[in-house]
Amino acid sequence: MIHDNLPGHAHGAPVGPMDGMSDHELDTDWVDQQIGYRLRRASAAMAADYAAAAAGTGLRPVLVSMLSVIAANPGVGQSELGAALGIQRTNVTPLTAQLEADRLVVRRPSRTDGRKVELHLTDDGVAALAAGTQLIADHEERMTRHLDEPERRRLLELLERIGR
Amino acid sequence: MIHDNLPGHAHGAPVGPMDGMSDHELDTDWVDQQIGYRLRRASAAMAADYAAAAAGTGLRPVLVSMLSVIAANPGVGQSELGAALGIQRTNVTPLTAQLEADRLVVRRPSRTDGRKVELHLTDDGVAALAAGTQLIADHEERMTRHLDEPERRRLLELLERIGR
DNA sequence: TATTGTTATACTCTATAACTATA
DNA sequence: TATAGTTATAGAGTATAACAATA
Repeated sequence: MIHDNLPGHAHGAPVGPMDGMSDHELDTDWVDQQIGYRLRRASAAMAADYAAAAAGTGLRPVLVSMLSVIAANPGVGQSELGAALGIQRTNVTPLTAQLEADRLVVRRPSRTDGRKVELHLTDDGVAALAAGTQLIADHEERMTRHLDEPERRRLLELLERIGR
Repeated sequence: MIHDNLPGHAHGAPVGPMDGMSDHELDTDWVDQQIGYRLRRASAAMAADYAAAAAGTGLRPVLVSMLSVIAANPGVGQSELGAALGIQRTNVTPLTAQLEADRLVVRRPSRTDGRKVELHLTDDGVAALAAGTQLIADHEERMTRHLDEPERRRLLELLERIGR
């Protein structure tokens, strides 16, 4: 009886609309129970908050994450960097070019491998990373202000276990 | 001492690389501790898995979610629908147009409000929703197979509390 | 042959501004 | 004046294919 599982055909204990969202009185029970949907919504809310806080700085999340990995791994190559952050090589290229154009990163040809360029932060890059780190710390604090520290860690742990 | 909080300057108990991700040996401790980063990675992993499963069907997640809300709320308007799902009116228009072009939804002018169009599923729309529901159920099961049911509910609950 | 980096390209998602028609 | 829907457009994010240089 496949239709028992369909949206609009409530069955079992009705969970009701999730606390605090009026949604103009619409029934959204089905999507509200999906991890994928909730992930997208939460991720979008995070992105909007960060964008508002970082407006005008040019410090997009992906750029700050790249700066942080380069800082922790001086001389890292673009492919390595991309693999670590889940960004394809082909997309790392223009991102790195922007960091270089903004004088936050220098690209140095490797002496041991002629194909590779090694990435390092400039002094401006270190300063930009400090600014980005503060932006993100404040942003994370705002968005998780209704979670205590164990809950925050629990959320991180559960997110790590998605899909593996 | 602001630099104490900077990536590349480990402090406190080192958490180490998260279990199971080799990352080519790179240090990514800083981003690994961020909710925003983990949300983006988890959301991307979910999107990739669903896209592979739904390839060729045209049943994008946003379209299935729209079908589900229309099914549960027959006659819903486009603005209401968008508000319920976090999609702007301006972006609902082309999505609805596609559902209509695919004969999954009909748009009927409201008799009580000349500005409004009321959305209803066609028989094909009901069938497409059934197919999409199954795709998403299987997809959610795959991606959360390492979580038990209490953990799954706990994750949903924590995600709801982000940013509010 | 495989890997690093590049270019070109395209599609999705999201956002703003400006418009219409109705209320 | 506010709301429902539309059009046009632009920016990010992400994807594939094809290529050059090097290993």
